[in-house]
Amino acid sequence: MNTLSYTLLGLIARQPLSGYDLTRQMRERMGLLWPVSHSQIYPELAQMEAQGLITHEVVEQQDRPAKKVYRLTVAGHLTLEQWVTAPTPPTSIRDEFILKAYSVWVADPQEASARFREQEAQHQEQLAQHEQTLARLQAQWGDALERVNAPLFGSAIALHYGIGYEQMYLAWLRSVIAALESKHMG
Amino acid sequence: MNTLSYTLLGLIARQPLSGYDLTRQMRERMGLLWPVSHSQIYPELAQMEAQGLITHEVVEQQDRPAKKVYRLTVAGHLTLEQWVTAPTPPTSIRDEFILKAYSVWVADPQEASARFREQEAQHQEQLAQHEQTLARLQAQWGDALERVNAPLFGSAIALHYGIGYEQMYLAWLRSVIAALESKHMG
DNA sequence: TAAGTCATGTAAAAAGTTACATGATTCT
DNA sequence: AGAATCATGTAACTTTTTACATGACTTA
Repeated sequence: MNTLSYTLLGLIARQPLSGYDLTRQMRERMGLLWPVSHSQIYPELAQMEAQGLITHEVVEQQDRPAKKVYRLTVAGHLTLEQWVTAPTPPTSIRDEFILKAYSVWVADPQEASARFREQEAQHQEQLAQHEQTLARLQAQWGDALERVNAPLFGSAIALHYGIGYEQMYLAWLRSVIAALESKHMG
Repeated sequence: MNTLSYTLLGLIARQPLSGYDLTRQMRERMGLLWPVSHSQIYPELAQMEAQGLITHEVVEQQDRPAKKVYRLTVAGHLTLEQWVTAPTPPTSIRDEFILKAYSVWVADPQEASARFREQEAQHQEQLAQHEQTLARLQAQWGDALERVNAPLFGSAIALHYGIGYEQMYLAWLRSVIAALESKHMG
């Protein structure tokens, strides 16, 4: 059992999904959180099924190829629950750009600040997207987002994290840009 | 060339270091940013030397075992500079705890909030440590931290990021704790 | 003398990325 | 007819983690 398999359990717990659906959801919803490609997903699903955490049923479709739809077993649900309520060791940041920032002193400040501005644009874009997604959820569900036992609660708090993260990142980028640009001018 | 090798270049650029020194610095300074173990460092150094980015000199010591001290070549310095000033693609968050938060709805809210409080303690601790490190640097170096061409500038902005990150994380944890605890009571 | 730090490596396994591969169906 | 989407896999490679391995010297 690794983090990927728990993530897949978490998605399947919300609704039965095929490998293809999971690939799409991992890209669209979890892309920023835990990116994976389908080549990792299919073998993982086979292994999880062998462990009795999920089962699949082949669903024929008239207009598309047949698909394997996975759902959780009782053991799968318990495993997910245990993972969620188990202590989590400290995580590392592993952000290549922060690593570059640590060595930014070797570079020309003007070139560096151009890269910071690039990042600013990326994070601004990401922030706007998160805010839009949250607004959409709030418009559609309102107070239902606060029901701690509903999947939407998880979606909402993850989105809140994403928004806080992007805001923090932007504030930091801007403070560094100010420092870089005041210095190479003065 | 991978992220690890650039990180090592970034450390050696500040001062000549042995594999052991690098292991220690990676653990102590970069531990939160880019964790690695010595088993990854030694082969990487050999490869970087074969590529002409670094050279080593064996330094005998009277009281300890001899060590190989690495320093950058001109090519190594250029490579580092190019990496720093190259565009950085968007990074993912890859934080297991946020992944758990996404599935927190399957868990008992009280158990969940206990885990959130655990994280709160961890991040509080980390924040305090960063703040202390920054205060120490500021006390010792003052305005020198703003010289964009000095290594300390890199250290300072990385620390500022760390502090902003931990503050953001704490604020988020507390908001979720409030939601979890108001709900399972009301 | 035993534990701890300094010092440097190799081996094996797990996780993640990129490329290869196939085939049905739909839309333009 | 060709491109795009749906659907599922395998293979090769890189990166990361964990375990194995050795030896000098220091401190309690």
